[in-house]
Amino acid sequence: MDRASFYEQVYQVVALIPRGRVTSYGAIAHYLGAKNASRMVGYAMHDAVKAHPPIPAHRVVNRNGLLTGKFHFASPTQMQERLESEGIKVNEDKIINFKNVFWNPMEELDLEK
DNA sequence: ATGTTGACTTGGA
DNA sequence: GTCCAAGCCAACA
Repeated sequence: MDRASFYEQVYQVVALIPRGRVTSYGAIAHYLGAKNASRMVGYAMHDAVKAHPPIPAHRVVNRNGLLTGKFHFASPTQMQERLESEGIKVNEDKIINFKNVFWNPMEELDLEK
């Protein structure tokens, strides 16, 4: 992880998000050790589209479970459509049962770390 | 090298 | 419960 840039680290974690689950920028940032660099996580997603293994950026939302970055996708609706396609209910750009589908990298990946 | 920006978070009123 | 302000880190120009 040391050689990988912050962006790559973010990609790795996001790529590990199980299908049907979502996580928050802060959770990823915190997992990477920079809990206050949550902005960077979102900013890293900016390059997600050109990241080689297309990362499920639609599974990353803010702490409110709101699809803040949906507008950055190819189509604003694509993010919601994809989430629903995975079984995640979305209403008014926010995830329903966010707590329920929330995926905490620190708890799920802590063992491998 | 400095300054601006950003798909965020938290805390206080 | 909502709204405003400050913080913090990394990439980019």
